[in-house]
Amino acid sequence: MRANPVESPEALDRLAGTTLASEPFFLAARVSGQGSGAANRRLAELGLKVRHYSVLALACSDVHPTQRELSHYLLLDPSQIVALIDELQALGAVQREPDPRDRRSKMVVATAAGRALYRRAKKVVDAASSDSLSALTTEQREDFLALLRLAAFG
Amino acid sequence: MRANPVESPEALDRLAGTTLASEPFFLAARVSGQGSGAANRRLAELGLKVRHYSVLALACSDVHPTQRELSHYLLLDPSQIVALIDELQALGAVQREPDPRDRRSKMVVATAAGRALYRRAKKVVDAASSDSLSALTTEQREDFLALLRLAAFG
DNA sequence: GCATATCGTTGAGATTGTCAATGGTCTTGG
DNA sequence: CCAAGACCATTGACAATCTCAACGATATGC
Repeated sequence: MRANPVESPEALDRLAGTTLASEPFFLAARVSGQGSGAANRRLAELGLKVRHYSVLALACSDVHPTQRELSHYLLLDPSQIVALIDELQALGAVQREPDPRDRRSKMVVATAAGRALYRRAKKVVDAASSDSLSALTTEQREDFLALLRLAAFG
Repeated sequence: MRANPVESPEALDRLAGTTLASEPFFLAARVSGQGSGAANRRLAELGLKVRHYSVLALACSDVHPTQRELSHYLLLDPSQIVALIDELQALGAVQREPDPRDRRSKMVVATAAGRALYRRAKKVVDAASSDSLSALTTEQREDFLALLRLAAFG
């Protein structure tokens, strides 16, 4: 998630053949870092970061996630979810609603404004992912997504 | 990179079908987070983190990377590379050597002790990656690696 | 009912990320 | 050759993020 110093290609060529380049966790970190870096830069104009975007996306879904579920899903500490939701709530994008099944937990749901914001944000995020993956063909992207899903869950 | 709260599966099942689960950057972040989390936990017994491991791996290669190259490759700020190498140097694992081509930059090379440490570290990291990817067949892992490489560079 | 576990929240402390400034070195144009 | 500008490692300051312990409120199992 750096400021993108134009990524000098010489260094990459020299290093891309090392054994480290065969470690999935390292490659995943690079993909993730570049991807969310690009997404963050574009989301800045909406006053969001990928963290907010992720929460907003789930709040817009029909599953009405609990804060604890967001924590597990996004691999973030519950206290960070609190702060994130406070911010999104201050933007009028989401609300906390009581969970009918458990009065300890709160469901996070998007407001109409939140859903509108999400639609705009999704466009810039999709654009960012798209040119993060410009080296892959359409078919490769589908394979990649399927394998990522398998690796991410499962 | 959390403490691994046993990842309650119910939440994942409910949320894995949302549109967010189709965003490559999000999936990559999850894979990366889980993978380096697991690796970090195992590397702790060697007094290392994945950051150190990554630097050490490159220092053990035959490319003799420059600190600036490490910075580009690992997506870390140059100042963080300084700290990382200070620590590895304090462990006697790496050395800074003058770059014959450019006296401004310094090459980072592993010592014999550093290479021995790397071999031990690589075992635990490989074990961690292996069970991070336990949901993939051997063939799928190869495809996944190839696609990751393409996405990470390219 | 009681003991124990979970949920959201708060707060503190450590780690990491980001950025500006500096001295030393390279490179380029004149 | 020289001067201007760029690049490298380093330092230091600050912001963002992570990690953890504690708390009141609620749930669950005995």
